[in-house]
Amino acid sequence: MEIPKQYEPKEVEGRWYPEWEASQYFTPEKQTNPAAPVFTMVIPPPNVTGYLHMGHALNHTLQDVLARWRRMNGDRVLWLPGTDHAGIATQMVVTRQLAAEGVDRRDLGREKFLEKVWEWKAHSGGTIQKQMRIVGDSVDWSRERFTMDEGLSKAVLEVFVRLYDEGLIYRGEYMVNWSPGLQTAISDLETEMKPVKGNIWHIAYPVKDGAEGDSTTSRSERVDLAEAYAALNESEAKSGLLKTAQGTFIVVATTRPETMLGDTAVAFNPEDERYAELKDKKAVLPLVGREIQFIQDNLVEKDFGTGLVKVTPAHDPNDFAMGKRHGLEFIQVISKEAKITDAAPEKYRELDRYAARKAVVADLEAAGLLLKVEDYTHNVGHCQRSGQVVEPLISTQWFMKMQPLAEPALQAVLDGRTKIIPEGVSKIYCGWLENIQDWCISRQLWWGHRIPAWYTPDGEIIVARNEAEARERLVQQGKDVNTVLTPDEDVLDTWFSSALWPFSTLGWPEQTEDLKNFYPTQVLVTAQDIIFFWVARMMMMGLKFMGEVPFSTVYINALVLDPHGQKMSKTKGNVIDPLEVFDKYGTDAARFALTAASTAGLTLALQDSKLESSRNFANKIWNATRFVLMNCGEILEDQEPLEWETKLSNPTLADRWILSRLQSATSEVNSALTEYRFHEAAATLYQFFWNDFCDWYIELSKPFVTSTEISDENTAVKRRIIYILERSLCLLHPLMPFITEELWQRLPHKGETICLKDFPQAVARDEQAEREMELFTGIVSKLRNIRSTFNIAPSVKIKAQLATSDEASKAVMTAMTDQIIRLARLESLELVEAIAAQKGSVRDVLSGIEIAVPLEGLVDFDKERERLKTTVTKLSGEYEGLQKRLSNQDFVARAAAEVVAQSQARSAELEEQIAKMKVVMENL
RNA sequence: GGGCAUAUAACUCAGUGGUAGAGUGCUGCCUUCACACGGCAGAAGUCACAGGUUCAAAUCCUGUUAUGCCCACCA
Repeated sequence: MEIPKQYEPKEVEGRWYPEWEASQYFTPEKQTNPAAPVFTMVIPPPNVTGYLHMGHALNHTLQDVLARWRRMNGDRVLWLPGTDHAGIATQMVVTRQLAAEGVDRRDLGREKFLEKVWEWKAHSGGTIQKQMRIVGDSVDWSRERFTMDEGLSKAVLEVFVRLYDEGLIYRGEYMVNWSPGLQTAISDLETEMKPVKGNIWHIAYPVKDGAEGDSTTSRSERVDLAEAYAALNESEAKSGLLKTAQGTFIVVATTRPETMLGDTAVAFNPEDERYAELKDKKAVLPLVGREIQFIQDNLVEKDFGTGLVKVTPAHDPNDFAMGKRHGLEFIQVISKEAKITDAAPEKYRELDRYAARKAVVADLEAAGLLLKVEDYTHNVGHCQRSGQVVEPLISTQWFMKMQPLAEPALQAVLDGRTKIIPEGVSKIYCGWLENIQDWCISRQLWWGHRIPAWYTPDGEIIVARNEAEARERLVQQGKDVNTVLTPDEDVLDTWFSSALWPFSTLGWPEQTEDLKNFYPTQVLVTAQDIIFFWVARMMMMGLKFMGEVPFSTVYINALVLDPHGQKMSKTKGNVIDPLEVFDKYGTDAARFALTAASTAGLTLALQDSKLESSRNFANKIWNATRFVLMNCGEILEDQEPLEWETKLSNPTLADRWILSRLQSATSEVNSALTEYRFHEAAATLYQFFWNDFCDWYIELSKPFVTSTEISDENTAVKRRIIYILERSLCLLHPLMPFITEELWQRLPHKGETICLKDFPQAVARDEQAEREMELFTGIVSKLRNIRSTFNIAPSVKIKAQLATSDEASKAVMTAMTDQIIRLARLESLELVEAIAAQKGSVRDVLSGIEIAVPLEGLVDFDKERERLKTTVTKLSGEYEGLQKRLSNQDFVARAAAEVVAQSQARSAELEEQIAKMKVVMENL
C-alpha cells in the first residue's frame, strides 16, 4: 500500500501549521455563533531574545490543549500571543553583540543604542514565534503584542501617572540591591540568596573610656588580645568585652570586614546587661580613627556571636534600618562600581571590595586587633541576571507602594474569585502578599519604558504622560511654563509592563471591543518561578485598573526535570532541548508525553520511556487508521455523512460496547480537562484508543471489514468503525494536532479542518453492554491463558466447552460463539448444560461459567495443578477477607447497606467458583 | 528559622475510606494478511516509619524520618 507502515512525523508535521495560520482558524471570529461563550488566555510572554526551552514546551502544550479543546467545543477562543521586551536580558544581548563588533554602548549613546536594539529585534528576534508554530500553538497571530508596542507603552504611562497621582508610586533614597555588574538597582525578587563559603572575622575595637583609654600604646607594651579573647571565651562568662591592661576593647564579628571603614556605631541588645556600661561611651574605629557611638537595638540577638554588632548604615539593610532609627551618620565607603570611595582612608581608595577586604584584614592583623577567624558559610545576595554579588547601597530610586495593592489581590484568592491550582501554591501566593515589601521599579538601563518624570532646576519632580502635560502641570502649580525640564534617565522594571499584560494587550486604556469581549480571561497557565514576579502583580494591576480579577483560574504547570529528576541547568549540562525531542520522537508524541506527565505535582521528570510510549501511541493511531483506509475504500468514496445512530440498525454487542466506551472516554476527557487533570485526559485517551478500540473492537470487526463480500452487514461494520475512528481523532486532536489533522484529511474530509470540528459530547453509557463484553473478553482471556500455559502453538486449534446456568451469560456466549472461536483459535466451541468430568481436560471457572478444554496427551498435570492452585489461592484470599468482614457484626450494622450487599454477593460468587475449582482439582 | 510539597512494583508516576493501577523494564510464546514503535499470556508492591480516628485506613488526623522547593535581616 501507499501508506507507510510507520508513522513519520517529519513527513506530516511541517505541512499543517501554515495552512491553519493562513486560514485563520485560530481567531475567535471564526466562531460565528454570537452566543458562544468566550474563552480567553493570554500567553506568558516569552523574552523577545528567547528561544523555546522545555518549560515553554510544556506550558504551551497545555495551553494549546485547552485552546483547541474549547475551540472544538464551540467557544470563541482567543489565545493571545506576544513577547516581552525583557529589559536587562535584551540590553545585555545587544551590548554583547556590539562589543563583539568593537563598539562600546556608551560611545554609541542612548538614542543610537536603542535604534540598534530595535534593529536587532527586527532581524534576530522572532525565533520563539517560529518555534511556537513548530509546537502547534493555536494562537491568534493577528493579535500578537509586544510589551514595547505603542499601545502597551501608553498603558504603562497611564498606570504610572495614575499610581503616582494616588501616592502609590514614590521616589526616595533607600537601600537597594545594587548590581555592580549591570550598574543598576534590582528588586528583591531579582536577588537570589546563595550560600557562599567565607569567614567570620572577630575584630577588636578599642573603647575610649576616660583616663587610660589610649589605644595607641606602643608596641612593646602590647597585650596579646587574641589570647585574652580566647581565654575569655573558654570561661563561663562569654563576652565581647575585653578589659586588659592596655585598655578596654569590644569584639565584633563580621563576614564583611571591609565595611568597617563605614561603621558609625556598635549595637547591642537593650536587655544585654553585659554591655550596659558601654551605653554612654565611645569606641574608636581602627584603621580609620573615627569615634563611634554605642546604640541599643532589639535587632541585635544577645546570644549570637558576641552580642555586639558593628553598624554600617550605608552598606547593610539591617544597619540601614538601625541607622535611620538612631539617627546615625551614613558613610558610603563602597561605590556603585564596588570600589572603596574617597570617604575611606586614602590607602584603601579605589580598591575593589574584595581587595579592600584583604587589605583591611591584613592591617587589622598587623595591629593585633584581629582576634579570631572562623570558616563560615552564609547566604549572600546574587544578581539573578549577572550572577554577581549584590552590593546593598543607598540610592535614589522609584518605588511602588505595595500594601494597598496587595490587599485586594490577596482577598480575591482567599474568596475564590481566582483559583490557583495546585492548591498549595495559593498558600505561597498569599504568604508573599501578606508580607509584601515595596517594589523598586526603576532600572538604570536604556532599553525599556522610560520613567515619565521630569525635574525642574530646583529639584522638583513632575510626573506626566508626556512633556506637554508636564508643562501643564507646572503651570497648575503656578510655575513658569518655560522652566527647564530634565527628563528622568531611568526605565521601568520589565515586570511593570508585564503586570498590565491581561488588559494592555486588549487595548486598555482605550475601551476597545476586545477589552469588553475578552477581559477577564478564563485561565492563566504559567510556571511557578514567576508567581511573585508576574502573577501576583497582574492580579494587583487587574483589580486596580479593571476592577476585576484578570483570570478566574491560575494553573501552575510543573517544573520539567531531567530523566533523573534533577533540575536542568547549564552548569550541570543536563539541559534538554525540546526541539531535539520533537525531532526525535515527533511533536505530537512529545506533546502527548508532556500532557500525560502533567499530574498534580509541581515537578515532572521527562522519561525517555514516556516519550517512546507516546511515539508508539502515535504509530498505533497511524496504523489503526491505515487499517481502516486499506479496507474501507468503498465507504470512503461515499459522501454520505457518517452518523452512528442511523446506521445502527442491528447493533452487535461489540457495537454497543464500543459506543459506550467512547461515551465514557468522552465524558472523562471533558471532565478531566475542565478540572485541569491533564494526565487523566491523556491516560483515558490512550487506554480507550489502544485497549478498547484497537485490541478489541478492530479485532472483532476484522471478519467483516476484511471480507471481500459486499453485504449490508459488512458495510454497516465498516461505517461504524470509521465513525468510532473519526470520533477518536477528534478527542485526540487537542493533544496531538498534527497527526489527527493528517489522518482526518485522509478520511473523506478533504479541505475540512479537524481544528473546528465538534468535540464529541458524552451521552448515556450502556452498562449492560459493558458487563456482557467483560464476560466475553474474560472467556477469551481464560482460553488464551490455557493455550499459553501449555505452550500450544498458534497453528494448533483446540476444542472447548462452556457451561453455565445463567440465561444472560448463555445469550452472550451464543451471540459471540464465532468470535470466541476466532480469537481463542478454537476448532470448535460447544455450549453445554454441564461439563462432565473428563480425563485430560483442562478446566477453569469464570463468574458462573465453566470452561473445559480437552487436551488429551498435551496436559502437564503438574503445571495444571499449579495453575489451578494459583487461581484458587487468589480467589480464596479475597473470599476469606470478605468472610472475615461479613462475620463482623459491627460491619454489618454500621457499613453502608450497599457495601454490605456487594460484599455478600461477591462472597457468594467466590464461594461457588472456589467450590467448582476444587472439584476440578480433585478430578485431575 | 518559617512555609509548602512529596514518600506506592526494578524505574517514573497515577489512584480511591471497603485487601492496589499505568507506562517502561522483566519472563514465556508468537515475524497470524493495521502496527515487532506489534500481538498474546505472565511475574512483580507489609502503598516510608510509629501512634490515633473508624465496622473498615495505603487512603483521614498526629508525630518521626528522608527528600525536594520557596521564603527569611542572624552580624
